[in-house]
Amino acid sequence: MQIIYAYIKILDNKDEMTQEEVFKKLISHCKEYGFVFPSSEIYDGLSAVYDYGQMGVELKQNIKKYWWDSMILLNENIVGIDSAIFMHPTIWKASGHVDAFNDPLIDNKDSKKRYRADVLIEEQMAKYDEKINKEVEKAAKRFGDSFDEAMFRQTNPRVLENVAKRDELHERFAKAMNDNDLAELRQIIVDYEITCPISGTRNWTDVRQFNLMFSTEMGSTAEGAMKVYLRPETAQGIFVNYLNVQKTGRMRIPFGIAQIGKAFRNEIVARQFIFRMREFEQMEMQFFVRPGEELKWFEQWKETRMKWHKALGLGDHKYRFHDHDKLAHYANAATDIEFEMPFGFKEVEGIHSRTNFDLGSHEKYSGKKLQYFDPELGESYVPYVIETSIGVDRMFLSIMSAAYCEEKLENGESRVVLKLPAALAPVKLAVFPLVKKDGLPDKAREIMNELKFDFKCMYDEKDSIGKRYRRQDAIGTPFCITVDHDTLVDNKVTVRYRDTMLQERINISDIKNLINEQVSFKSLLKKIAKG
RNA sequence: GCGAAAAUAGCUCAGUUGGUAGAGCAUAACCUUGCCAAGGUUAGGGUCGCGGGUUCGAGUCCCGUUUUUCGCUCCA
Repeated sequence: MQIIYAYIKILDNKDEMTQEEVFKKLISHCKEYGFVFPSSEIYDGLSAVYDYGQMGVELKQNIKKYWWDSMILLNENIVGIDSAIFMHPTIWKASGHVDAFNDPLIDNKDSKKRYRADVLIEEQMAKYDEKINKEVEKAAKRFGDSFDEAMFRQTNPRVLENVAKRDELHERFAKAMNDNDLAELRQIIVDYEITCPISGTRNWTDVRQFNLMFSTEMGSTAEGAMKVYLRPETAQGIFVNYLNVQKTGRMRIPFGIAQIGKAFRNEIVARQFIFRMREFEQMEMQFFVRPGEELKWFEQWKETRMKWHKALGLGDHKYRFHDHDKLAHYANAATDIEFEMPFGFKEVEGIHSRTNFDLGSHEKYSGKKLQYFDPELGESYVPYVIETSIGVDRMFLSIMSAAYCEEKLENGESRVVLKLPAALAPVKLAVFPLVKKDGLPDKAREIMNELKFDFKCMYDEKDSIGKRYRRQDAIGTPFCITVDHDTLVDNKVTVRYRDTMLQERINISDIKNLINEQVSFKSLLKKIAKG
């Protein structure tokens, strides 16, 4: 490279900041430069919901394109779909989401322990039973008759009182659960003086429904309305369409279906900026394989997915696998790909061997056969599934936190620069006239008008050239092109590189190729393509 | 959900025992300059998160509430 002009050396990163400070600065930076805004900010915001701004949306779309292309372009046997967010309510029964996440919870304020309200009440009923049984059994023993007979002719007021209390409790509890009456559940706990097993106190919070799924009503009238859920994962949209895709796409096992879309979870605690949001976006691929071969494919997808992450060059040491010890109800193997965020290693992607749980369950609930006829084996079976599931927003956060850095420069200044992978950068190229006179702006516009068909470009003529470079550093633009007086004569411009701050003089006609080489997804995809 | 802290301009923050809302940076215009946050002149931008209360008077004191961060808790 022919380096021209004096350039400023980058001395080092400012490393004195704590991770917490870095995270705070990153959040401010995201807001200040139009990456991420709090949702509904002028109305004080909405908890754990965020909007992507003019820069954020570009970065996010590039992340999605990188993932999509790595699935769809590189694999003949993977195709995409886009399923609806609304799905038949029974799907969530089949998937296990309705049963697994519908508990009334209550906290004891003294022990700070959380209990299932229904379990507490059931335990109380068991205590009454215990007391009653003790007395009745004594009576039965004394008179030498059966438990039922002894119960039938009970006159002991203590027993009768307990029986009455138990029956009343039983009735109230059944009604409250049936009506889903949370206030009544709490009242029961208060009325029957149920105490916390740990603190022994009755200092209870309200009972809250812990339901992970958001619900709404479909149909306009109250009588005709059907309760539907906003999907808590995109995977089920793939499972219920698997046979449609297999048949119409002439897919043969093993094959995969990919999908990118929004999912919704009503988290009790949603925190850490865009890491855990109530509305988020997933990129999921379900890979359908022969029974018995799932663990082989599980290993393969672990490796493939890790390559995809590392190809971005954010630093291999920032990734690690975290294998699950406790497996979910549907899985027989599971691992997370974790990334070192400013608040520690956190899950970005999950790779699960989901067995035939989902398809098998949908067969049961729908009554439809979801089997695949394997021509090589000459038999039918419900395929096993390997899932790769990655959060777009978490990916976004991991890239931003790895890219954000403050550098000290030789001249005593410092700069904030987003070292985004060039292919993902929101703006690929900025074009500046060195001065805004002598026809330089016209020339710069002319160059930009040629390049805008290929890259997201930005034009800037305001303030000094150094300031304009720094502005682009702050949003992660990998290349700046400067038009000077010589350009009008020799048709050459200065290219300035974001990460090194080095400058090079090249022909206008070479700009497109130079940039294209570095910002296209091809170079990234080549790193992860097989063979 | 519990506990702690915080909230003042786009960002970072000052704001005295309670007495007319400030700075730096950023943004916009003009002049000057021209390869790494240059200088000058000027302008826009805030019912001090929101709602009550105390007071002649509240950014400041009290209560409630919302949002955010941290620690617990939770997270198939």
